[in-house]
Amino acid sequence: MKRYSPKDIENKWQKKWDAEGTYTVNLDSKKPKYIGFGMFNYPSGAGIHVGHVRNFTIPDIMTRAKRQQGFASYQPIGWDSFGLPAENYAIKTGVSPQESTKTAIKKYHEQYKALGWSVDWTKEINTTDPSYYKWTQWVFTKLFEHKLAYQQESPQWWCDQCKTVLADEQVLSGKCWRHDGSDDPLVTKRNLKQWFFKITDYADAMLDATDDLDWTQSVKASQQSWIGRSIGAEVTFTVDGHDKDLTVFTTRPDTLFGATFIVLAPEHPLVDVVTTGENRVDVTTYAKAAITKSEVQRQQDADKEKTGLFTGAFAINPVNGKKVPIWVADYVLMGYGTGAIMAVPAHDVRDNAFAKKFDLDIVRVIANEEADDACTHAEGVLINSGEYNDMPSAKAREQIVTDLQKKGLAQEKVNYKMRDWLISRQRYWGAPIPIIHCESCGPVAVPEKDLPVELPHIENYRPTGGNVSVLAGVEEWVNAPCPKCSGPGKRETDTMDGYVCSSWYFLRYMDPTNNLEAWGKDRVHHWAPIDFYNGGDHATAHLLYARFFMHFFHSLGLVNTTEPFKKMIFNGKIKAGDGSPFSKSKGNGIDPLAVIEQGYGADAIRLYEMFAAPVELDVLWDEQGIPGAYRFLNRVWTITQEFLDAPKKQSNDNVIADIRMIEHKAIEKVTDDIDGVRFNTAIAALMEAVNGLYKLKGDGQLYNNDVWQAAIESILQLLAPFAPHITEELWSQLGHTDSIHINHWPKFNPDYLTLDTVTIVVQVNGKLRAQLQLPKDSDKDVVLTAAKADENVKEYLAKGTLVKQIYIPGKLINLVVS
RNA sequence: GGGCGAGUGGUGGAAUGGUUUACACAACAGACUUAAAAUCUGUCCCGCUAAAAACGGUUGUGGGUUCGAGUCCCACCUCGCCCACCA
Repeated sequence: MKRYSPKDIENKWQKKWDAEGTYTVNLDSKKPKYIGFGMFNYPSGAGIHVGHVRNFTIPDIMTRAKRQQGFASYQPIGWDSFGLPAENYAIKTGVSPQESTKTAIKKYHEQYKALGWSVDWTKEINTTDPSYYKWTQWVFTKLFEHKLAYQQESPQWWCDQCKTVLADEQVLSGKCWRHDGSDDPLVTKRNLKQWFFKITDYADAMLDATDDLDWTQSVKASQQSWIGRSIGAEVTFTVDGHDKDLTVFTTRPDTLFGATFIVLAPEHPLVDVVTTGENRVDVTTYAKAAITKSEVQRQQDADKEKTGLFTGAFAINPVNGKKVPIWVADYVLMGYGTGAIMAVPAHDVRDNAFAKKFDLDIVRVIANEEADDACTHAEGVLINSGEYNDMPSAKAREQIVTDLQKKGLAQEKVNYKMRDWLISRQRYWGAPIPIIHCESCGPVAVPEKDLPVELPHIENYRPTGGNVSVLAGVEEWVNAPCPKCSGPGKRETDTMDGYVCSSWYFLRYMDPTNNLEAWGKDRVHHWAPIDFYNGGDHATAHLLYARFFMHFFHSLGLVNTTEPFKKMIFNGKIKAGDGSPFSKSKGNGIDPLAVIEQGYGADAIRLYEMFAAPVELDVLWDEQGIPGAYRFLNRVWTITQEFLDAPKKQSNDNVIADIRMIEHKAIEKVTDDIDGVRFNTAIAALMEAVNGLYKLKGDGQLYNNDVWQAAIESILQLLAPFAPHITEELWSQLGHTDSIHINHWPKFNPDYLTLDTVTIVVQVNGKLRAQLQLPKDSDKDVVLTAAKADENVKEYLAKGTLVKQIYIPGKLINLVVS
């Protein structure tokens, strides 16, 4: 009897699949399509660790199951290979990013193939390939053409270690997302002219669509909180003694009568205008200090004491004509709303803290039971609000705005936390922004026929540290004629944020070798949206950007769906045994190749990681887990070998029924569980089935006949998405010459699950007192009589009078005694 | 502070409102073996019991709905994640 030895079979089948194109999909296939994959991977020098194995095995199982079920199933592969690690490596070693990226990808090829992922290698893409970024640049020019790419000079986050600006989303708690350690400095602000994508144009559309997405709930919640829609109103106050209006944004216009002061952000243009003589020096100093502190630092210590100063000026509250003082404070942000607020200390915690510190009036306008100087957001009935008294707050909110609107003093307004997407980066290793600045025409997009704007090869990658990328020093590249007037022009020397490349790649997967267009419409109409997508973190920015692009492409008629990812799963992480995350910097990542090398094989790693916990939960790496999975595979191997060696003989009817029951229970459960991405219980069901067959084997009932063969083959087919190598090997040993992985999925027959007798649970007052074996369609009366005849049940019935009998057919009886 | 989610054996985890603890890991015992590994079989929530059956208890805590609650409702405690001076 052959022994299970992964080393002997895994590599053999990987080569065969490659040679035969087992996982190569025909993009024009007439079969129903299915496309799924994990989030784009960045090929770092370190390669993948066992945590990544989970991220990519999950979509592998989904696409494998569909391929077996007769779909044209496509698991694409590609590399998100622009970015700082390769550039920094180049600075350190002089090896070009082009070179080191190639080397890194080679290592990834080895690892991916060793894990048996069913990716279509013939359609591999790479964002740093000019034939790819040509189309990234084309996307930019489309946005530019539709005024959704624009330049603006404004203060931007600058990471002194990356030597580039960062998008808002790449700043976490005041630090760069790549440099957020405790030793790393806070990001600073630099005033630069930068390129933005106007993602805010789609804020509403994306938010509205979020609710209906079939995505992990927490990921959807992140999308919603990032977009951050607030519905409210802008209300205009006038500055006392000036001819100036002062507009504030509020979500609670119903509390307008409680507005006892106004707060301006330090950057607010009116600060300079309204501040009175004796306050001017102090206010200007405060405002200057606050502005240099930067928004992030101001937000960072949210718990700190509020600071601020009185400007000496007053504003007139439009609802009651009352004069309220105007203050300056850094807790109000210029970047949100109007940069000015009406402070309602009775009903807003921040305003409350401020009022208490500076001894300002607190006027309650919503009735409640709290202490006088307490603060609550609660809705209620208005008080101290003139003609609006006794009105419910929700109604007053509308009424007050309507009334003020008639006088031109208010209007409904929606605000978003999301800002436009800053895409300029002052670095070398990115896709160049395809713009030529012309003195007479301004910024002009490079026409499609001249794309790609290729990155020039350079000698020294070290960033200048100034405000421009090293590309600015490559004169022969920078100087280019204006595409419009042919006059002298200069190329834009900033490159694009890597997220631009990774926010449309899924469309390129659908038409990866097209030289004429980014994608053919027909191809994308057929293959979009992505049926299954998963990632190991919330990736809120990536998902927002990808959705924005898709909405945009849809508005141009370039795609036929607005949402890129139909089903999106957030999978938990694999963590080290002590609960710390696996990380490249700590060097505690376990290389899956090492585990394979130990002799356990790729199938065991895959199976263990899928079995350990539900996909959305974190898993602590358990050294014992792999041997456990290996043990199960070994049992599958053994029973197949023993079947092949068993005497040829038909089984008796009872055994046939048992085998079919085991087989079809598994078919039903595993098919359903894979569909619902419940891999741990699917694997448990397979273990149960194999245990069941082992029991029959132990009873001397294993024979080589068609019923046994059918059961074993069904189990192999169900196991194939999880453990592709061993199942392919055993499939061939069973005499098949085709691959188990294409068009082989067992058919479920519910008839085999029906039993002649059923177990009826008998409860008395909800407690289990007996179990009865009865013919499956027994009458209610027969069941009840049998139940009451049971000795144990009788005893409990005797303790009182029977008042009620609950009967769930085929399942349970509950006799209620009182 | 806000939002989302989760608390079940020694451990990872199962469980359409209907037998709590499937499946596995670890542990223990037995078989095979000169021995070990591997493999196979069995035991494995707590209490009562010499042991078993029976019985009683048990899904973070306290209440509620129900014939019946891990599951639904309310309050509280703990943990995790995300957001956070966004008006």
